[in-house]
Amino acid sequence: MHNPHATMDDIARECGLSKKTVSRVFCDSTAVKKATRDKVMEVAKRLRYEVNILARNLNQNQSGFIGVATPLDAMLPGNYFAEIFQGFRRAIPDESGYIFALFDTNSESFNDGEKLAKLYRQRRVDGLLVVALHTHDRFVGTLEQVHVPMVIVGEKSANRSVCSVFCDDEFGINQLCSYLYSLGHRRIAFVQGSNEYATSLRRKETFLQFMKSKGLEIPSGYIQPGDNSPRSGRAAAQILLQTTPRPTAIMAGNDAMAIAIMETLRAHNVRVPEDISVTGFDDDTASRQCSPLLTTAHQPISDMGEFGARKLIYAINSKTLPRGNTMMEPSLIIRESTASPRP
Amino acid sequence: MHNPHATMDDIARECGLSKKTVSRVFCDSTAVKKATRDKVMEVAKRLRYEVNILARNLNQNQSGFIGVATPLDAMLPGNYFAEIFQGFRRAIPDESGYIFALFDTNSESFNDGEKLAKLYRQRRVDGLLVVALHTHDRFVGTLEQVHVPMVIVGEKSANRSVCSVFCDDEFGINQLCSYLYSLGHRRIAFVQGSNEYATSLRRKETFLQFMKSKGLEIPSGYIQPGDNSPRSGRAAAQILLQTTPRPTAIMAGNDAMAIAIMETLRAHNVRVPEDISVTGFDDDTASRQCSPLLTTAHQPISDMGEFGARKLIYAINSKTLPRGNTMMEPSLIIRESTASPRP
DNA sequence: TTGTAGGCGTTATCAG
DNA sequence: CTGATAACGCCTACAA
Repeated sequence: MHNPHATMDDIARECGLSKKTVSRVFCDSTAVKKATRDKVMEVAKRLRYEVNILARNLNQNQSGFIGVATPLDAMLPGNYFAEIFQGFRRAIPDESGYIFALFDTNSESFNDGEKLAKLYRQRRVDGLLVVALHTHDRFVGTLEQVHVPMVIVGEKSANRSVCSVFCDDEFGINQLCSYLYSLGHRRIAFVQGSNEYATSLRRKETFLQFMKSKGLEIPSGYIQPGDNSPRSGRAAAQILLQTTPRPTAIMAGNDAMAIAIMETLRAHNVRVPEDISVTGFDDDTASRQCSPLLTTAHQPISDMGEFGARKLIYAINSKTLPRGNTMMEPSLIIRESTASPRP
Repeated sequence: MHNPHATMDDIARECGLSKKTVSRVFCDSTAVKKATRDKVMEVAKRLRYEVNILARNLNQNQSGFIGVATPLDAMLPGNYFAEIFQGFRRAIPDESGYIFALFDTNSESFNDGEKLAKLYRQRRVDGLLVVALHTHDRFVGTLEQVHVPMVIVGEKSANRSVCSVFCDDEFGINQLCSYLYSLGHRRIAFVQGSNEYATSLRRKETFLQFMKSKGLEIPSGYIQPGDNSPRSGRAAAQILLQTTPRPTAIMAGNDAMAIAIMETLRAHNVRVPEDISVTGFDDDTASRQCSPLLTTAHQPISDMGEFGARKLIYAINSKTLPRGNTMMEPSLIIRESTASPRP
């Protein structure tokens, strides 16, 4: 369908040089006479030559690809993945020569890790960045045995020896709780994120512990299930509106649900924050654009991505496995959606 | 850092067979005696052998990667890319053996196409799916010369000979316009999408033509700039609220802006659709979750993705270049955000 | 500064 | 059905 790609042989022949000299030019390594180099470059340009990465990779036993594994359905829409990925790209920019390959951990038979392990054994990827690990994912165990350089971003790995970078959920939730408490709230409801992420559970647990530590009761119906989607936020809000006693504050496991909750409340003529305060978690872009602006916990998402990717690249380059669990601290962002409860 | 991967040689030696026979087993092609095959498989399993894709690819001169090029900053957040990508995956599932590699066309020096062309010449990708082509992107021209198998999804390619799959914007806008017109609207404002996409301009142009064809005036200020973001929708709404005469309907170039417009109107105690009707474009998931539900034009986004990806794969397999421009028809989705204007 | 020989792990060709 | 030999295009080691 088109001229076969030119090879080093073609250039060498054309220049009356050996293959190796041409090779040297493109590794821009060891010394080559300037005249020779120029000539090679000129011919290369004319022939539209590019190094055949396939051959180079075979020779060097590396693929030049970094695998990014995540449940695509849940992660692609919204901002979370986009921000993490921005972080990845800061750590591994185009100039690095690495390319990102996208894998869907939701895909059938992916979560046992066998497929990802295979990708590594096949040398399709040099390392793996795992985003938003599912609690039911089995692959961490599998992958560990394969010794894939791997970093989990956004979730704490159950297995200590697997490298992960995540956010201190407990700290964030405690900050939000304390803030609401200091405003005078005592009847606080909680809308939980998806059961599929350990993070969601940790946030809820922390909330429960806080309430307990303050000796506060949690009326039945105050803990609502959810799945991080606006839809589930709306559903929870509908129920909470009819719960007696009505809560004076609602904490949501993430911003998307919090925003949906605010909209639902407003649609029922319940004012935020005058009648009910609402908080989120993540500090998603949307939390800075909704009305009222959302009080939330800022998660340094893209920094987590960047840090994780740096660890991975470092490990790959040094032919070691990435190590250590890094917890990044969220910060309380007070905006307009919270106020003291009405007397 | 770990045992070197086993190779076919290892297996051949262990089995007392030749490399080629082992190879045959893994190509599951030509006949191999069952006993031989079983033995090979058993040893392979024991040695945790996986075919070295690097070597296979070199031999077959293919990378097994499909490049997906898109302006990541704009496309990753939200639903549009996610839906297109779903379509890609329907056409090119995991079982196909292909993997998606992600490229950012926003990245410096990417939009002239040189970098993408290079990726192909380097054989890092076997083909390219381009999502959301920028008007300022120069790369189509460059890539055409390289004879990269390439399909543009979501935008009409300026160059006829480049394959593209896109939505019939004119049809969609005309449907929306006609519907509003039939409801009795005469003072219709338009909030334009980002200048960076030809689609946005085409939608606006179609609107202008419709108005002209009906002999309707367009008061100054009725055409508002925007960039597809909620933020720009809000800004436009603020201005339109103060424009006299006030429009009875506002058409937005996409759903995200339309939803932001509705929220802004409501925040100013202007009811939708009683006081002002609002329409979107795309039929994004959000348009089915906002309140009131948004009247819009449904774009078969994931189908566009699937169709485009099928064309690409077919071309790659048949060693041809994908051809033809396919226009998919949007459909009018009437929901709650539109009504007859008040007398 | 340049060239030669050999290997990376797979597959194709053509015998046997 | 199986095997020897040569390719794929690059790079490293060692000479010259």
